[in-house]
This record gives sequence, structure tokens and C-alpha cells, in this order.
Amino acid sequence: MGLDESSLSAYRTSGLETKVRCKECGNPHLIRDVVRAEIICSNCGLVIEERQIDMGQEWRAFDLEQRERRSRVGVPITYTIHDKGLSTMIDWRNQDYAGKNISANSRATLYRLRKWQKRMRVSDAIERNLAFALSELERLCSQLDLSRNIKEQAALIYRKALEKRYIKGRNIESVITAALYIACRQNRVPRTLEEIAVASKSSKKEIGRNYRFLIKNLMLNVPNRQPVDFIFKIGDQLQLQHQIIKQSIEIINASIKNGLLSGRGPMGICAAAIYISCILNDDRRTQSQVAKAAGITEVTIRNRYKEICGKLEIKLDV
DNA sequence: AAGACGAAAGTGGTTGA
DNA sequence: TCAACAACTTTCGTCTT
Repeated sequence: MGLDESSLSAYRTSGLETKVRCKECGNPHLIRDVVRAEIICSNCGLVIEERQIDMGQEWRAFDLEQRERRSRVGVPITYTIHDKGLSTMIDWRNQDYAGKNISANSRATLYRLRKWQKRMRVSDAIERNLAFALSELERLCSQLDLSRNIKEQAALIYRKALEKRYIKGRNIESVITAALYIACRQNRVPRTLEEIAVASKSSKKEIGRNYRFLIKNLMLNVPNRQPVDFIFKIGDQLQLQHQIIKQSIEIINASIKNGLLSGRGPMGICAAAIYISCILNDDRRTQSQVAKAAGITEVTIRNRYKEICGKLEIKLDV
């Protein structure tokens, strides 16, 4: 393979380069392909890291009890039927079964027991909530083809929300979906809210609402979508050559420099850059093909590519 | 006939009073 | 909470290849 210097700088400015060194040739310029979850050497083309088969369990346990409960050795556990609401409650009256008052000594013991039982019940409820959310997360990740670390991160965000009692009154499924969307955004994984909503049981509107809520209340930092984040995904769908992808990145970078990004949807810029790049490389794709791959309309591509061509003085012979 | 173009009206989200 | 607003979408008629 071996990328030339200009390709390399295109990747470098787009932020798709990583800091790892190639095991084969020692080249420090590795490119992150967020869609295939691969890291590729720009010099020798070696795929350093690809989607590995996970031989471990998909759950995490924080203590022995959880480990035992979650282990799949033996009968599979059910999260849905847990205590069936049948757990006992210690009476608040300090009286025995005959109605006689209990001694001061026993009263202290009863008080402690009550306190602990209350704690147990609460932690049980949290466990149940978490178990339900995590099974939904599992389903979403496998449907959306998302990697393990994204899943872990989403689970962590959800856990934090649960700890702060933010889930109460909200739909568990839509909150865990929102957490997943945040994890994708934080890792610049090109999944739109639209796509995630399709896989989810909740509506786009509700996920969006919870997404904003979590960011605000957990004070999470989510970087803005960049047009380059989508380049490999769209390029893959349209089966574009490397040269076209490379030039698209250059067009995007130039557009950003010229202030064409402000207020515009990154997907539109990305799609327009690809459309232009295809024409320049004499490998035309129709506006509707690009629009479909990018999940936007032809009109938006038209508007963006007019702007880009005007500003960057690109002349297309049509 | 397919693709590109652009006008016009509609939609959902953001912002500021 | 509501209106104003910009970006984007949908729809549709027209032009070009």
C-alpha cells in the first residue's frame, strides 16, 4: 500500500491518525478506520488491530455475589423474574407477634436489621434496573455492530446516571440508548441518532431528549460531529477508491478553513465533498446515490457543493 | 428516461425575550 | 413559554444529457 506524503497529511489534519507505531515497519503514522474498527499502517498497509473475537464474558462483576449470579455455569439466570415483589419487610412497630413491647436491647438490633434490609432492597432495585438496561445495551450493540469499548463506555455512563437517581421517571430503554449515542459521539464512531433510533425501541425525539439531559447533568464532554467522521462509512457504501476518499478529506479540510462549516450539518459537507471528489476523479456517483448513502437529501448536497465549489474555486466540467 | 436543478412550502430544533 | 429563525426536507415542475 504505502501512502504518499500528501495523503498522510490529509489524514493527519482530519484527526484520523493515531499515535501507535507499526509493529512491522516501525512507521508512526497509523490511520484509524472507525467503521471497521481497524488501525491500518499508512506505510505498509498492515492491519494492526482488527475486530477481535472476544473470548471473555460480556458482563462485568464487581463482587463475588455478582460473579456467581452472572456466571453462565449452571442454570441461566433470569433478570426479569427476580424477587417477584415477594421480599419481606420488617415491621416498623417495636412489638413482638403478641403485641408486647420489645426490650431496648432487641430494639437496637431490629433497627439495624431494618436499615440493612432497606439498603438491600434499594441495591436490588438498582441491580434489576441495571440488568435490564444492560441487556438492552447488548442487543443494541450487536444490532448496530458496535465494539466492546463503546458498550463499556455506554454502560459506565448509564451507571453514573443510575447512581445519581436520574433514571427515575424515565424510560430505561431510551436512557440506555442515549448513553450509547453519547459513547459513539465521544469516540467519533459514525452512527447517527437516526440509525440508533431505528435499532432502538424509543423514538428519536425521546433519545435526543435524554441525550441532552445526560450531557447536562453528568457534565459530559461530547465533541461536535466532524465531516471527516463519516468519510469512511459513506466511502465504503459507495465503494470509493482511496484516491477519492483522500481528496474528499482535502476538500473537507479546505472547506473548514474557509468557514463553510458554521451552522451546517457535517453530513452535508461530507456528502458534498465526496460528490465533488467523484466528479474530479472521473468516477461519478449521482447526487441521489451519495444522498442515500449519507442519509440526507439531494437538495442539501446541491446547496453544499455549490457553496464549496464557489468558495474553493473548483470548476467542474459537467 | 435518468439525472440535475431550483423554487416553494413544510418540519423540527435552537435561541432569546 | 412562545415566537423568530436558520438549516434541512419534501415535493414538484423544468431543463439537460
